Amino acid sequence: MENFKEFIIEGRDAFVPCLSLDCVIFGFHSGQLKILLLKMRYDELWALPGGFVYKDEDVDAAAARILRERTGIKDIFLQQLHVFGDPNRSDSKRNKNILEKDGFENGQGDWLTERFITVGYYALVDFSKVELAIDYSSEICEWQDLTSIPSLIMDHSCILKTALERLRKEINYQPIGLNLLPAKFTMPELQSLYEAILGKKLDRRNFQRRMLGYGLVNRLTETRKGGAHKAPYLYTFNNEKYKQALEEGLQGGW
Amino acid sequence: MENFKEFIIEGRDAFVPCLSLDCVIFGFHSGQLKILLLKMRYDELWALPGGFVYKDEDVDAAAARILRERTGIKDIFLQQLHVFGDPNRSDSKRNKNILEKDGFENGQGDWLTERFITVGYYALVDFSKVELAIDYSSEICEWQDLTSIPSLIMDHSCILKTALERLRKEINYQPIGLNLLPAKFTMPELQSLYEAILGKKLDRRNFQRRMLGYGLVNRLTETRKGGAHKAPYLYTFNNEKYKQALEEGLQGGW
DNA sequence: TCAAAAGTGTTTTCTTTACACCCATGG
DNA sequence: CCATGGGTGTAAAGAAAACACTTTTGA
Repeated sequence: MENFKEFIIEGRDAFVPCLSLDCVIFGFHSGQLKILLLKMRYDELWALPGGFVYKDEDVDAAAARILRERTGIKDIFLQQLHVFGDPNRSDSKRNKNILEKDGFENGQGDWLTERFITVGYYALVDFSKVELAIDYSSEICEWQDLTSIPSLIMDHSCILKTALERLRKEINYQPIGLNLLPAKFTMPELQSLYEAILGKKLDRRNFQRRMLGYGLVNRLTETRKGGAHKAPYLYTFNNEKYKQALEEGLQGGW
Repeated sequence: MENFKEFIIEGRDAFVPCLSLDCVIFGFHSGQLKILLLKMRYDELWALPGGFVYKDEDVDAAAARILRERTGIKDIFLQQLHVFGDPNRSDSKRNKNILEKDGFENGQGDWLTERFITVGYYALVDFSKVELAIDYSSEICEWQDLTSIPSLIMDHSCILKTALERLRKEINYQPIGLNLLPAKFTMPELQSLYEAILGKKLDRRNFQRRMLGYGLVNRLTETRKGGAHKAPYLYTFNNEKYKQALEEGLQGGW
């Protein structure tokens, strides 16, 4: 399916009917939490990256495939968020309009105007590793600041809101950062990530004590030079302990 | 759809294709956590109560309907659990066998042998209010002890396991009990519910202090008489505070 | 040399845990 | 009258929060 026409014609038989996936992809750059959004053709609305499940494909695997196609990243932190199943969540009129504008007739794309149930996912990715790719249904694919999200199609704002709430909740019980930060990072950077997610300031000293206490990060002898002021140490995550913590959970809230 | 034949014939057009719902329904009785299971016809396997989503129906509303039909309870605590989307999770052979044994031919029930994606839900209900109803695809509907669950069809054991893990996790952040206990209950009963969910013993005194500290329960002047030994006080939940706690969350783990 | 950011430790407060005694009831 | 379960409080340990000074660096 290399182009939109193929997608429309073959999609009816290739995909599980009435089911879509939408992904809230979080990234972190220069102290800001970002979200990957697509600008839709024919109007001013944006959308979460999404797609469909092939008839023989695992649902979670489909979400991973969609993310990979879009960001180029293979090992991605990806979690189911919620099923959005309101019968009125789809915008049939809008979809019909797009199909007409693209010259589809005789109900070729009718499968797309059905009521769709979507599985929302959320993903955490290393901003610096992402290579964005646009596809046939969008004209722009870019990172948007969490603090200035444009209008989104259908119920995508709701999905985004749910994802952010989930992330803010999970940060209390799960280690966060391995997937959002580059391999080497400083403690202030990690703290700034936490502050961006939580939307509030944290105490530098208590933050560091807690992080070191978890034993999830290793301090390197290197420091991050080049900034004005004292050079902070670089850290890496301890992958084994991180994985373990993902399974067993952490404790204590922020 | 009052009988199985109608269900098979009309189901194809009435339901969202390839999508099912399955519910893990928890109840609590005489110190034991129970789960509602259905005995399937034609073999020794049991199943979680489940169903399908009408084409015009909200997914969560469908889950509530299925629970209502099965237990007679209207206001139910019901939460999405997870989407189970392995393409091999369905057991097409088994379903075909059942259709054949029931005398369906010419592919009348073929829609049922497709690959299905299921949305797992979990529900907490007041054991004493439930009035069980069997349906056309099962011969027995009954509460089973969590400690002695029989073999289940397809991936239902996995769904059950996920639900129990979720419940054990949520008990740390959410109030639990309003939906599982009768209107009036004693503190030892509430504690016994927590112990059944967590699978471990808790300290009587610390448990009570914490529960009272949350302010979610009101002590009545009544006591539960009739038991041997000292009569324990009865409590009720404070519905407003309980709802509030459900939204805002509690803190502290068990 | 100084402003701004980073490193480090201690005190206080609160939360959680552990633990023991008295009371009421039915058998 | 006594065995059993239910009610209550307190002391100790551990976790979280508050807080100040010193070090490094580039401008």
